Amino acid sequence: MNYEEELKRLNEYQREAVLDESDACIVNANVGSGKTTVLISKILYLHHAKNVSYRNMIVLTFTNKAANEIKERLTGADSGVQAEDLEGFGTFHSVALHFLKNRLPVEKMGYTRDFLVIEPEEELDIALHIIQEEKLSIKYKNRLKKRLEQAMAVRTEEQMKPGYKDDLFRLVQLLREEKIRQNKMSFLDLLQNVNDLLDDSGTEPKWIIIDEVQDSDSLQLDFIDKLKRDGTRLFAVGDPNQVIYSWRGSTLNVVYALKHKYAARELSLPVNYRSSSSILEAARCFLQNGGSLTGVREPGSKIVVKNQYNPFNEACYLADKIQELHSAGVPYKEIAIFYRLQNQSQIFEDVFQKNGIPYEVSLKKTIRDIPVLNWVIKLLRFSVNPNDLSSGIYVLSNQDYGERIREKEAAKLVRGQSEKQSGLLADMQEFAARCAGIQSVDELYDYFGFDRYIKPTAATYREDKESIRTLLDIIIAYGKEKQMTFLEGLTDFLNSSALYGVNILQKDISSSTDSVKLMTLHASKGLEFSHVFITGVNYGLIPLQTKGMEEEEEERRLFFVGITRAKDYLELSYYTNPEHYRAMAGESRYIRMIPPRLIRDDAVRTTEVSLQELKKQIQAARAEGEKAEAGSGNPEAGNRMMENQETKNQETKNQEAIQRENIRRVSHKKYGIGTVLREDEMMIEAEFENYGMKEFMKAFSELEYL
DNA sequence: ACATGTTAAATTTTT
DNA sequence: TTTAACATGT
Repeated sequence: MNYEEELKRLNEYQREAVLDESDACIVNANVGSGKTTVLISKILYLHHAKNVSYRNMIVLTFTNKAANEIKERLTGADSGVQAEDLEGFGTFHSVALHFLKNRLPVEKMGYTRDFLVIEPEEELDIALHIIQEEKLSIKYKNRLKKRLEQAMAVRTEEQMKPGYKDDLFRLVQLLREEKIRQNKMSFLDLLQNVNDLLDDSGTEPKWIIIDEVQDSDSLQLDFIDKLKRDGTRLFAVGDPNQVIYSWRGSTLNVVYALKHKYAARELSLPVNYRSSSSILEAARCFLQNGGSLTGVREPGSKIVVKNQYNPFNEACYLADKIQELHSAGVPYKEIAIFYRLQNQSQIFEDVFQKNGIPYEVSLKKTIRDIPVLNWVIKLLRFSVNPNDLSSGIYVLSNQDYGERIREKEAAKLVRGQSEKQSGLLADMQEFAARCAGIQSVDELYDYFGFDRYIKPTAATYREDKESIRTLLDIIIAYGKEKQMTFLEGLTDFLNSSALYGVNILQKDISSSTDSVKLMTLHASKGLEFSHVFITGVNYGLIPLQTKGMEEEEEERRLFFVGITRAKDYLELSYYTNPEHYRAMAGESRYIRMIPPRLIRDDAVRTTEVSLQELKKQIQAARAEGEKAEAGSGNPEAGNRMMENQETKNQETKNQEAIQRENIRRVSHKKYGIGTVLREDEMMIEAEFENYGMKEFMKAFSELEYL
């Protein structure tokens, strides 16, 4: 086929990697050096020139996206490829799953072949259930997911970090047993189990090929080791300069470790085709693992560094800038904005929405991230299965939705030990008997009368209602598609992991739609854009305040990943007023690490953005917030009523003074009531009783005149 | 049951 | 800096 043509298009380094004959080979692939191209060419070369069947290859990636890309490019280049030839191609987890389902004796571990794979959320549910049944004492339940994750990776209690004194380790053991009883495996179990069972299997792949090896954790390295027999050859591609997930457990120095373990030959791909040479030169300042990074492109435009007053100002500026770029012919989809923390996206979303700029945010939200749907799911779970007591208690004792009763009372009610009545409980308990006739969303909605259980005053009221309807719609459609009765369909939906795959928000980022992309630096890995804006390059934010040396190095690699996404234009910005407790005013030292000759320093234009306009918008936002709070009662008002006689007298005296001298008074959320000392267009200075003199910027302070 | 003081933690995310 | 769980006191 055309693999020979493909070979001709490669540069000398790439060709050397493809033609390499050694038993084990690690390719140090720099950013933008054609890593995937080499991988595909290698596979085609092995198949066509070396007669290695696809079935004798195991090709491992970390994400489904990468796996799909490889499979697509392969079928595109070689029309003879059959789907079943590629069973050994996929993510670590999916290949592990394939082995467990088809080749390994899972019965030895107490599983049957039709075991289910569960999402972390479902595992958490099982854990919560066990805590309740066994009356375990677990501290910091709100952080249970994270704590479990850490504890699960460990096999004996001694290895566990000295944490809180509670039953966490017992929970881990009970959870393990319970999962076997329910015939379910978590993502972690897939790898752990496959590693335990692989010893006695007869699988012997001829080649193991790995993409992005630098991200491997110890379980994944173990998996590779178990798969690799004497006759198996190894080809791995990765970049030590792009390790940004070591906090998630990926081993540092994977390349080094593999090289020594398998006496691997080390090659490198030094040529970057992506970025202009200015951008590459800046990127070089952040390289830590040696290696030469060479470019082939022209210098291009200088890197722009901008000082912005605050995130809101920046969002306004970017909105203008993007419109300007767009009318100059740059498609929206070639523009990306990166930031360090997820919640930094909000302000851009708000402003872009208002300015009609199409955008997409890379944010993974599941049903459970929407509080009302989380509640509805538990409600349905209990309705379908009245033995699921923990769900029932949750539904009744939730403080935002439902009847909002106390947890202890709810527990009594659910167990039938209370004389009190609950309409919602009765509806749930009678559901199985009375639901048969339900056909439509409306009927299901009305059965429970959801309107009664959402606070009409809540800011999210309309949204909540809509979310519930969307979910019910999906459920009804699901049952119909599967040609099940309503109850069967609902039960199946609740039990299937399809539940968590359902993306109500449809926020999946796609490269094809023409919109500006907003994402964290982490999410930017593997992508490229013509214009990249990295925002909030402040002291304390990029790099994020870190504990040790290793973390700092990872932050540096993260910044490296960020800047190397840019093809033609890179802009860095930092805030004077970052509005985040970790971030401090002033530029990050990373900006100072870039040679000044590469930088075009743009002066701030803060005053150009109309402060009046800002003020108006902030007031509008605040008014909206207050509307939402109204009705739920204002706790501050209550506090003020409680104040003793003395302060009341003081109050009236002050009132008189105000009338005499025309003094203006203001109220502040935190500082209480104060007297205005000085005031001009922009600033306001006030004195507060217990806090002394404070100065505010009018546009941003949440002051109210009295 | 409620009120107040103390303490730890907060980030990045794929399967 | 802010939040919420835990801890202790009435």
